[in-house]
Order: sequence, then C-alpha cells, then structure tokens
Amino acid sequence: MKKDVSTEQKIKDAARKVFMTKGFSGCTTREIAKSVGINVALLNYYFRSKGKLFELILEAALSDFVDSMVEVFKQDLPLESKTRMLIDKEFEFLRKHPELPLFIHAGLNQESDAELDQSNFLGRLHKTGIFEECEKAQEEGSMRKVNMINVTLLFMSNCHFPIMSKKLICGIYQIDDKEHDARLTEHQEIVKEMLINYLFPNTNKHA
Amino acid sequence: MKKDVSTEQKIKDAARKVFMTKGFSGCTTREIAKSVGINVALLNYYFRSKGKLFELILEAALSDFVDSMVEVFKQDLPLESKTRMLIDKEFEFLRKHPELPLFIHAGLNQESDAELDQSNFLGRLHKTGIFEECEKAQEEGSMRKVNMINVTLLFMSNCHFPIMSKKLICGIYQIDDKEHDARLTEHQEIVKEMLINYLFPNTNKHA
DNA sequence: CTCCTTTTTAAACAATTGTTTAAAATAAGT
DNA sequence: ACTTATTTTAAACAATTGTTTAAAAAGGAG
Repeated sequence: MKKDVSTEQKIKDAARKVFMTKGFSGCTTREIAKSVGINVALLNYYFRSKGKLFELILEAALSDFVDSMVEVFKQDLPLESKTRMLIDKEFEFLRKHPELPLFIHAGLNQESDAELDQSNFLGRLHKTGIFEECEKAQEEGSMRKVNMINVTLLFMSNCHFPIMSKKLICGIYQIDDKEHDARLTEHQEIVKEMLINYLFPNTNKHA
Repeated sequence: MKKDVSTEQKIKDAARKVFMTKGFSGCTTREIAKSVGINVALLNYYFRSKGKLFELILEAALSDFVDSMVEVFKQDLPLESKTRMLIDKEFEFLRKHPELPLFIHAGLNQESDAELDQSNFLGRLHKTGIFEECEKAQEEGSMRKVNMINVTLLFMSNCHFPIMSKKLICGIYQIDDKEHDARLTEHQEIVKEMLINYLFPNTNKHA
C-alpha cells in the first residue's frame, strides 16, 4: 500500500499545476489524469468531482499565501524591519509561484461561493499580534494612521500585481523575460522604500 | 437593413459582457447567442469562431484601458497634477468596469499569442509625449529617477489591484460591499499621496 | 492459498461543446 | 415583379465533456 508518493498526492500535485496555468474551465479532468498517468475514473474515486478537486487546490493556494505572511508577522522585529522582510519574502515567494495571484483571483471569481474563510485566514493573521502591534505604533505616532485593510491593499498591490502583470507589461513595452526580471528586481527596492517612507514617515528621512 | 443597433454590434456587446464575467473557456457560444436572442450559427457567420470573437473583445478591452491613460497624458498640466488626475481617472474608470483588469490578465494568459501590441499601445503612449516629459523632469530633479516601466508598474499596481482584489479582500476581512467601497474611496487618496510623495519628493513636503 | 478490502481500469453514459451545412426568410437592386 | 445578395434559422456534425458502472488487478490478513 505504501508508495513513494501516494496516488492521491500525485493527483493533487498535477491538478495544482494544471489548474494554475489553465484555470478551472480551461482544462479537463482527462488532462489532469493523463499528466499523472492514471485513469479519469480514479480521479473521481479519490475526489468526488472536478469541482471538489478544484476547491481543494484553491483553498490550499490561499492558505499557502497567508502562510507566507504569517511567517513574517510572527518574527520578533521592529515593525519597520518586518515591513522590509515582508516585502522581500513576498517577492521571493511570488517569483517562485508567479501563477498564484492570478489563479486565486480568477478562481475566486469563478467559484464565488464566498465560502472561503473556511481556514479562518483573518483569525490566523490576528493570532500573530500584527494588528495590535500596528495599532500601538499608530497611536504613538511612529506609524501613519491608515486602516489595516488599506495597509493590506498597499502591500498586496505592490507585491502581487508586478508579478501577475508580466504578460501585459512585456506585451506593452515589448521587453523579454530577462529585461522584465531586471525591472522586478528594481521594483522590489522601489516598493520597499516607497511603502516604508509612506507608512513610517518620521523615522526614515534619510533623503 | 438599418437596425437601431446592428446585429454584429449586439453580439459584440453581449460577448463582452459574458466573456468579462466568465472568461473564455468559462462560457459557451450558445450562452452568448442566447443573450442576444439569436442562433449560434449567426455568431459564426459574423465572426469566424469563438476564439476570433474573443480576441476581438480582448483587444478592444486593452485599447479602452490604454485610452483612459492617453486621455490624461495629453492634458496640458504640470506632471504632478497629471499624476493626480491619472489616478483619479483610473479609479473612476475602473470602478465603472471592475472586471476589466482581471479579464485582461486572465485573457492574456489564456491566449498567450503574445501578438498583442497589434494596436501599438506603446506607440500611442509615446505620442502623448509623456516619456519625454518625465525624462526632462527627472533630469532637472523634480521627479525621482525611476525607469518608466517601474513607474507604470507603480501606477497600475496601486490602481488596478485594489479593484480586482475585491472578492479576496471581502473574503479575508469579512466585510460587505459597502465597507469595501469605503476602503476604496480612502485608498484612492492614499495612493495619490503616496505616489506623489515618492515620485516628486522635493515639491510635496507639506508634512 | 483463500477471502476480503482497496486500488485501478476500460467502457459506456448522457450532455454539451464549437462548427458546418443547407435551406429559409428578409432585404436590395433593377 | 423578378432576381440576386444578405441575413437568419433549424438541424446535424463529430468531438469532448464530467461522471458512473461494473469488472479487473493488487494488496493484506488469516
């Protein structure tokens, strides 16, 4: 019964890869099965349907993405250092999984069951104490007073969008992968400085 | 022969709406035809195939989105005012067409023919003179020296992402449409101040 | 080996897909 | 009115879809 990797896991891995690049309705169960080297029926034997399998993958993707934030928030560092680290980690993580953001957004719009939060993402973020930490910093004046949802938007916008817009940027500016990569590397530093200057305006006046 | 609106245009309109919300492989030609009130065959009579129709819609969407930028760039205003206006116009435009950014990105990833630039977007941007204007401002020190691709990324990230991430943000933070709308309104001002402070650091030191 | 459970397959299912064909309806030209 | 071209339809096409059924293969326990 013991395999090096269980069939179930192999299906999940293949499904993740295929769903990520083609989306839910952009691929077929047979395509996934074929890439694992199994029959279609086996896919429905382990997971009940294509939809169920997709929800599983989407949920896991969302979880991965929250994980990478939680990991940073838990660090015992001053807020400003945490900010730098968060941005660095996000860029590092997303460059390894560039399809993730688009997959999540497109996936959410397709499912729209709105029944996410199943894994209680907000709770996991709260448990890191990051919200209280920011609130304290905002009250003592070291951090600009901005709603935490807007703070989240600032981070995600500037980390996720540059990754997911690769095709559009390369298309408009007629640049190749190498040039785009160089822009991304520079952008990481730009975002770091811009966000820190904006969120912690008093501390970082080295200009 | 003359109708109030030509059948061809009615199909385009319906296709745009359906493609926007469901994506290319997320909908069927019959669904589009039905929403117009015509036969499926007629759709292939005007446009040769589902794919051709989609490319048309995608191309038009991309064009619309470049239009809204060009319109601002052509204005005869100081760079800083243009920046404010660009952000305001982008938010205004995108709030009216919130599905546009996600549609474009998902669409580009599906087609991937990389044969966009057909409408020569870069050329249209160049013709506004915005690049020279920025270059001049950067040389005389009023604008921070940042590659124009990175400048584009900054604008698009902070304008497009907040709109397209609605489902994700509402899901994570468990807020409703009304609250999300309030966050967006505030975010527009945040983005304006942050970007202007970053790109024009010398002029705007009112803190 | 034998019995039973788990895993895997081949085949079929009905439904839906994009597209085409051929004929009908409508409009235009003269 | 007659002919021709354009627009629209109904029907059929073959291919593909997600899913199910029933049987085979493999594995474990005694």
